[in-house]
Amino acid sequence: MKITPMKQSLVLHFGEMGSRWGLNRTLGQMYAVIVLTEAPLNADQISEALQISRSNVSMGLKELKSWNLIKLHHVPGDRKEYFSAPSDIWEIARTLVVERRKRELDPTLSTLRDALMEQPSNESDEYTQMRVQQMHDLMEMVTLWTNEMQGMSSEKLSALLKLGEGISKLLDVKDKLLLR
Amino acid sequence: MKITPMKQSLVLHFGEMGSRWGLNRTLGQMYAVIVLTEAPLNADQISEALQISRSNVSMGLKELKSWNLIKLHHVPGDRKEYFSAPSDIWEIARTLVVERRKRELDPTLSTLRDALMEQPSNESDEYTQMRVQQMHDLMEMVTLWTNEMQGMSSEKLSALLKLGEGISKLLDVKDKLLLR
DNA sequence: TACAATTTTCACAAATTACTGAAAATACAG
DNA sequence: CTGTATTTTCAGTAATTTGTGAAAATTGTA
Repeated sequence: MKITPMKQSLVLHFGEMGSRWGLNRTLGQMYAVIVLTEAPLNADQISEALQISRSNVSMGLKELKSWNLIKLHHVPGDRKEYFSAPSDIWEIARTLVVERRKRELDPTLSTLRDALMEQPSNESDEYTQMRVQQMHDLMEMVTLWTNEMQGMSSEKLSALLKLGEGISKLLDVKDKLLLR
Repeated sequence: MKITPMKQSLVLHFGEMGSRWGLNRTLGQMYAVIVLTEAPLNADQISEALQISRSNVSMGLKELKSWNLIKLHHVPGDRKEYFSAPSDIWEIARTLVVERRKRELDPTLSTLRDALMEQPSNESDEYTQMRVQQMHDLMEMVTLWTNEMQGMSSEKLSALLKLGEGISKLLDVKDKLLLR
């Protein structure tokens, strides 16, 4: 499968960014080509488009599956598997946020909780625990938010983000206007 | 500088997480020990606490500076430089969000804009551009939000996060009640 | 300015992570 | 069940990233 120059340059960029996004170069490229292509692709097509080995594609797909980022298709009369990305970009964003939270926050939250259970043996540990508590509380709030995000429709999510600076004003008047 | 077992295990954990957070192991460990210690530390203390070379500490500090994550102190009569983290955990969070955005979103936003300027040469590129537009719009909204975050006090930020599920309700009544 | 303390840089080494081809496993049509 | 298409696994290698010590640069004091 050949790829247009426009797609090519986007794919290269997403490859470079991939590593900054907790994925890696190949994964970034793979997801880019899948997201930017309308028709579902099979592993051989991806392998050819990105000039990487078939086995590398297989491993990459496995990881994209673990991120819940791809949909699986079957074409009648064809034994190959085809992959596509959700057509709703908000769904992709939601998934990304949740999966990153799982990987970046959840394990830490658990470690922080463990540290809070311990008995501080001296003053220095008391300070440490205080900071741990602060981090814990903050991360827990973020977790609540990402959970909230999961339940929101794309429309609502979009409306929320569009608020932009409005969110600050909205917060100011919140107490006056609602929620008892 | 020796380190208590509690701090030790936290430092090790943050080291492991560091790589998932766009930093790396050493940077994660370094920042952990700085955040969890009340008194500002000098490079030698960090080097000893983490059992890493002095030069590695120097490079790590350089990077933490580029993230705006540390404050610099001077102790009278001592030529060494001392480092600490902001005492307000929300300030740390704000900084992290903004710096990650700079690294993870800004370059992509610019690439997406470039792609949107191009003339699609065929149907496939038209689809690609449509997706690029969606991604661009989403990322731009996120950027607006992170900017908004920068201007918010820690109290306000905390209130916003505490909203949790309330945010959804708040959005529902917003249209009815205010902000024309 | 000279000197010692401290920090930074950088070439190389060590460690980690990613990629490949070959072989094994799986899926499925006849 | 057999044979073939397809996918997955995995050991070895390649590429990348990270860490070190020695040397250079910088800082501040006398």
